[in-house]
Amino acid sequence: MEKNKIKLPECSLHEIHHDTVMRVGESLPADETTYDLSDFFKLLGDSTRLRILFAIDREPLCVCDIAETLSMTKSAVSHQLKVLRQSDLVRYRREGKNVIYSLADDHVRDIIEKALEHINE
Amino acid sequence: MEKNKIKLPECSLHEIHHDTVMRVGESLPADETTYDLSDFFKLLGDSTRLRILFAIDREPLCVCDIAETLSMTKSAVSHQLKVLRQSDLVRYRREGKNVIYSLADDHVRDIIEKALEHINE
DNA sequence: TTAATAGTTGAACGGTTGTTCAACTGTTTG
DNA sequence: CAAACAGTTGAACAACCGTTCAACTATTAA
Repeated sequence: MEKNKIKLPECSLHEIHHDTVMRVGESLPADETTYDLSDFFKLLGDSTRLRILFAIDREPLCVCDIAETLSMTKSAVSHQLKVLRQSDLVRYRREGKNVIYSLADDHVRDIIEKALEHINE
Repeated sequence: MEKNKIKLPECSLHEIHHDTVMRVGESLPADETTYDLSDFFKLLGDSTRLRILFAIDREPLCVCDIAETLSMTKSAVSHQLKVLRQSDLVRYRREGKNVIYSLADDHVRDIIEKALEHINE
């Protein structure tokens, strides 16, 4: 059973480790940077969004064609496109009844390329 | 109200679009590749895991020091380290009572670097 | 062996998130 | 105008996921 005791920060009595903690702590990126970074990776961390990005990377596509290419409903695709729009990962323009989506950025292509190299060892 | 009717795949009657869908569909990466890729990005899509990676990128650290650096419990850190271990993103070795974690891969550093460039416009 | 420290683990809880459903807006055509 | 097609949206639901908690293992020192 757990004893009733005040919980001190662990390792707090180890002077050597404490220096390490200080040194490493100061060299970490700002919290906001880390959050922005993880938010960005979260966008790519969904297979549906990745497949959308792959598809419109080949050529600009309307929502309808993306949906059919991926065997998904327009609604599901549209929800994801909204997320990608709000993060400026895709561009869009209206053409008559259609809304055409395309990749907004070359960086994203590069990052995906690098990641593909990684998972292929 | 919704009408009762058979739902056909949308855009199915548009021959021009159908060609597009065929062409793009064939050029997409294999499903398994996409899943592996999204799984990889999922790993980076969490600020805790990113901060762990940043920390042990500076220098190899024991779990205790990581926990204190990030102001988290050892348990929470250990759970995330397990995920990173299972994905071969970190290495570890035991040193007496401590288990020292370090970055396993240079690719990851590169990808994070690229992503940082991206979010900084 | 016992106590203390370091680390791991499984279950559970709560928040997040992707898809579905139904309804809506916007555009073109008859 | 109305009908048809393209796309968007909010609510709801289920599945997923990160942290906490309590207990456990492992190593070292007394």
